[in-house]
Amino acid sequence: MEDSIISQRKAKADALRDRGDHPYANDFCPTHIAQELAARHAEHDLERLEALDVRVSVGGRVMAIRRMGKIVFLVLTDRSGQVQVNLFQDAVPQLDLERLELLDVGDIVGVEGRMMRTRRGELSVKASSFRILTKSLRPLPEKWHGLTDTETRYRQRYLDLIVNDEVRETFKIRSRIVSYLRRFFEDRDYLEVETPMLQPTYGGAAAKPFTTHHNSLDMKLYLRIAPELNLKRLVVGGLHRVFEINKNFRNEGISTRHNPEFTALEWYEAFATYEHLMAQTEELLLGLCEHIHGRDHVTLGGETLSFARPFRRLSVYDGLIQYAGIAPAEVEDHEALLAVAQRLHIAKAATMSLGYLQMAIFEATAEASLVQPTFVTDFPLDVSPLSRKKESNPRLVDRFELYVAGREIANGFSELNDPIDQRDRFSGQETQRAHGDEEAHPMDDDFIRALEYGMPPTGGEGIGVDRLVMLLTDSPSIRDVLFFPLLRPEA
RNA sequence: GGGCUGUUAGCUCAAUGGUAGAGCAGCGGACUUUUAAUCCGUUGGUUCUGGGUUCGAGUCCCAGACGGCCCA
Repeated sequence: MEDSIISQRKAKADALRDRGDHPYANDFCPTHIAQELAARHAEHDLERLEALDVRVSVGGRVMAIRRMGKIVFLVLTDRSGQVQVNLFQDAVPQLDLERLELLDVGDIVGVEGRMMRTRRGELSVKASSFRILTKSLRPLPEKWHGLTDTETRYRQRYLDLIVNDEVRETFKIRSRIVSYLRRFFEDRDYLEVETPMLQPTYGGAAAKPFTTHHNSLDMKLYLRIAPELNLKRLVVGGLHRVFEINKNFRNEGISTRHNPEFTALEWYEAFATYEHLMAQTEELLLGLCEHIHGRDHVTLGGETLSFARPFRRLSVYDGLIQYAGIAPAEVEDHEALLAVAQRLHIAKAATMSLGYLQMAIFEATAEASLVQPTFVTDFPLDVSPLSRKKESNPRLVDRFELYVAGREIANGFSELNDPIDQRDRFSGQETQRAHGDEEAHPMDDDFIRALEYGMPPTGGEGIGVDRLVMLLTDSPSIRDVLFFPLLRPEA
């Protein structure tokens, strides 16, 4: 049997039709939004508003109905906020009043009237006419406790957005963040580009890809795990400053920090080094934090994070010494590190090369302590197949990752532009793959061909936009900053 | 993948192994300045699914589905 509330509301929609009202009308045009009215009349008292005789029309969703006999108060929300609507029996045509009988919380309505203030001071629209523009058939969650069930909130995000103000606010901030990022690079003469999601081969990161199939070409395709190689092709092509803000797809588990599709910002600047990138990253994040919050710090889970420059710097080796308690003399000692890794119960430690061991130990011991923004620098060569070797130590590369609140936020390096070296690195990755590393980087002959034409010295960096939004909105889970996080199908 | 934990009315939540309930929403009524309006009356259930134990299961046991947190 159909839910009785839904059938009651369908009957109300039919009753509207019987009256000649369209229950899904599309011929109403609001002149104002709630925020404008609140701002424009903030200083106007009851008498002043009466003297001004301001005529307005507003449209939005009814969030509360308070029937008081011959007065009905509505709380109406539009895209900007809330405004109260007062329907006085002697000020509204009888036909419009009859529509009130068919009104439910959740309906979209259109109201024309004049601005007024109640005795208690509530700025309101005193209705002169009233229409139901869209009949809502399903009841909204309770007005006081709202919708808290996380599963329903993610599966029915529209409902979450209707009733939870702070969710709406988080996504508005997300939009402002992305807009800021775009403006930051545009202001610095970068070109925004889009490169393929569907690729015959994938690369630019260490991750397992999604695969799909193109029917008419009968061809296996991968969803990209990163745009890196294509963006560097563009740098070869003479687009010396490019950035892209777009989705990446990685075929991995789901957690509070991982969603299989996520948004990344990547940018490449010719004639820049990783040192330049670190300074630029500080500038970007400080500016962003100030733009969003009006100060140089944020609160995350009760902890204060400061984006004041300069950020701390910590080399991987110093991190191993400080946080893993490894003796300076043993930082490159494979056997000693293997023993440490095994003590830390790091999986597959026995099959790891030196650099992988170093990073696994670093992640297990240092990462969680890197709360304030910290550039981790000087990565091992073998975990960095796309980065330029350090001239002072060819076992390391000119690369950094930025950690904030124990999470990796950004990854940048001076790009490897020596095609011979790049081919050797890819070959090494192929060997890793043969030894069972499913995340090893595949060979990309065309990318090497591009480098053979000559890529200018270049610095490139990527930032996880979702994680950045989490930081700036104090969101504990990535699902809180994605409109539609991936979930298993409903039962 | 492992551990812990949750799923009861549209929503938020109760209910020693013994008649499934409250608030809000809904429905009927009163009320011309309400603000979670108030007051009176009232409808509403596959207790996530499937087994089992028991005279009797929302509750105990087993399996499964879908979440959440932590770990890998």
